[in-house]
Amino acid sequence: MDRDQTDKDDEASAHERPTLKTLAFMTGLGVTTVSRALKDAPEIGAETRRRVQLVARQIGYRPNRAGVRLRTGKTNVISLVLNTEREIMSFVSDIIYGVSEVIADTPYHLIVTPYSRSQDPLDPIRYLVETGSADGVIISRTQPNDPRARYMLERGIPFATHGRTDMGLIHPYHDFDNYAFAAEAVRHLAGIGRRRLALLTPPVGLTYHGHTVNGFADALSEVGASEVPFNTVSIDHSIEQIRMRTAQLMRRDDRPDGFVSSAAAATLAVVAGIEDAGLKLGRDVDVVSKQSSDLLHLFRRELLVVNENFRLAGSELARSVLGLIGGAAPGSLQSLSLPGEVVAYQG
Amino acid sequence: MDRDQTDKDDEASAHERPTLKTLAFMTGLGVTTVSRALKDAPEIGAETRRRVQLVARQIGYRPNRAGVRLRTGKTNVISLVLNTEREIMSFVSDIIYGVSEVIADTPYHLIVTPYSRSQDPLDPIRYLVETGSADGVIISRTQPNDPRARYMLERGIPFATHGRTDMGLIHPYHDFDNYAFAAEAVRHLAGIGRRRLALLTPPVGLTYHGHTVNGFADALSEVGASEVPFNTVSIDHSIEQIRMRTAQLMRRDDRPDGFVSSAAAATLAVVAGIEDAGLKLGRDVDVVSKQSSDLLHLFRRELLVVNENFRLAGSELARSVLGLIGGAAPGSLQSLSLPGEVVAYQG
DNA sequence: TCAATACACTGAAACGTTACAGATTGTCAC
DNA sequence: GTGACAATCTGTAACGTTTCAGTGTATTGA
Repeated sequence: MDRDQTDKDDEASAHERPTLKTLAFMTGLGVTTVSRALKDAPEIGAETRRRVQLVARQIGYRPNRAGVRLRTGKTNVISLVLNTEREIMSFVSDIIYGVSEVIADTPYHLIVTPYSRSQDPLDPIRYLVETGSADGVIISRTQPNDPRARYMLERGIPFATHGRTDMGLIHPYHDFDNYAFAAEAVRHLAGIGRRRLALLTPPVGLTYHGHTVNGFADALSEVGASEVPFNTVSIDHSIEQIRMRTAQLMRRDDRPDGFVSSAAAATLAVVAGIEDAGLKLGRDVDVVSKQSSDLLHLFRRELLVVNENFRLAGSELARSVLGLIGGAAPGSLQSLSLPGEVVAYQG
Repeated sequence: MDRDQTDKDDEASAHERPTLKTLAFMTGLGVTTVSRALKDAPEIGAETRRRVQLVARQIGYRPNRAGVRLRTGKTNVISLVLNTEREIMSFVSDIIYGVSEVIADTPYHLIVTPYSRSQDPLDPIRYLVETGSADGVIISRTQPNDPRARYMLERGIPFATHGRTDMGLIHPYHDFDNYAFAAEAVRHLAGIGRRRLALLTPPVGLTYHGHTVNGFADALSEVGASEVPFNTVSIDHSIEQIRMRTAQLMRRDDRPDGFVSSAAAATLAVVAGIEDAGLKLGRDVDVVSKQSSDLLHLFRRELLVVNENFRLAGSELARSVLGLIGGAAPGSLQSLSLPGEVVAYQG
């Protein structure tokens, strides 16, 4: 009959949020038992377990995140680390939704951790790790020798990268096969008679820059076409810069008759540059571009596109991180997404 | 000399994360004193305060979020609630960055709380409130009579809305003046001789639908132009649907000679529809469109654009929520962003 | 000299959870 | 009847923080 002691907060007052104590009081059990019953521990009787879970469901019990986090260190948080200046727009939106889809029926929350141009990309990672703010991290703009991946690997922080590294270390990743993309693009252009091709590359330094460049180069020699160097800009540059450089290039005698572009927004600039030079898409030059949403064909129907699904990337990355947290082998959490066909406009 | 008791974890072991206890041990003070010294409580001596803060800075002390949250209920989290299907892409990206900018040097984290088409928009809000997962909430797709705003207002949860409500209740918001946008668009079109105008509206049911429609209507009578109804689609519809409906409209005898469009992506579809009907932009019809990044002029230089800055919206919304949490009056946290001029392409 | 008072600091308790080390049964073999 | 053992359940402590109710000292006023 020691009830009078603890009743103070459980019995009275309209509707506080229920805790284990509330459940313990309602079921007549101890908090420990309740805690265990809720997580299906083996030393709890079958009927007790059911009873506790029933009551918990009825009154809408939700474990207090701060309590769990303080006691166990588990945050139930996945952090998506993004560059606030250079990230592709549709990428941000789609990857967030992709991640959300996967964590929707888990206890995980998604926090967005931004960093800006001026900062060391390692800064936000250090912050997350030092403050223990997340159980898992997703990073993009991955480099062949990526200090962030190395850092987290050293400290055993679960993470997944969008894009591969090349450090001889195994970690989860999701990547789009940009080698295949660039190669397919070149083959397609060669197939329609283009022989002098230029490549608007991904940002120099990122892993997929190398992949793209290699796919482009290998396919060039395969089909016997030649490259017109276009190294003054990458898709990271401003629309204006890309446009200006493209126009410059297209006014030369040795101008390309085909382009491969690694991003949709950059392609808009390339086309503008082409037209600035008085040339016509589809007649004087063809352009194959990646895109993540179906907009380029509205822009110019002569464009040739290859689709990259960022929402899928988000889902895969989230699945990987959760898998890793769950104890799966990092090597089993790597995925590569193959590009579809180069597709022309179909009215 | 009771040191030996507590030394166990503080003195030994390489580098655990420092806590108040660590600081207390290092300074020779009690945890209470340290806690207070760090938050500039008045009952702490000036020198002690400085000493504690110095040591804290030196060893990189960071308050444990779970500890604070458990004890005080303060989460230091702002939640951005987004619809995973209908939200405009650039909106998601820009608003996140806008919010990030503002909370960058505060202890706040940004969590993204998604909800999908099938769900009641109130669901995620209920979840946040019931689980006490955030100190402040930002919502978009605001309705004149918004159940989410009402719900949070009733419970005293700090929030800000992107877009206004119309319930006679005061709460923080940031809005773009869509009345002014639509009116300006109409005036501009009238100024270049367009007399029969169609409006591609925001989603029906959202507050800014009404604003836009009213601005459009009022300016029409002001300039003596007439409306060609175009109510079968809104910017929420698919690209294909908008395109098809636009083409349909433009093949009629009483087709409009001017369009006002409330979103850039939808404008691409409108233009495609116009061209499907064999008409030419700038000659047969002019289109004024909102955009949030400078892409439409690359698309068709004949387009007339008005810029809406979502990053600014994000910043303003974050500022409002933080202000409200800080105790400012809700009425002082409302802002309206005026549209700039209608701008034509300048090569 | 004494009380009152301001000042600077402190220990214990509490937030909700889980891990640890029992405690209380009942069953069974012998 | 006893000891061993499994099956269930329980209280206490701890995670890191802030709040409450003090505890000592100086300082002041009379």
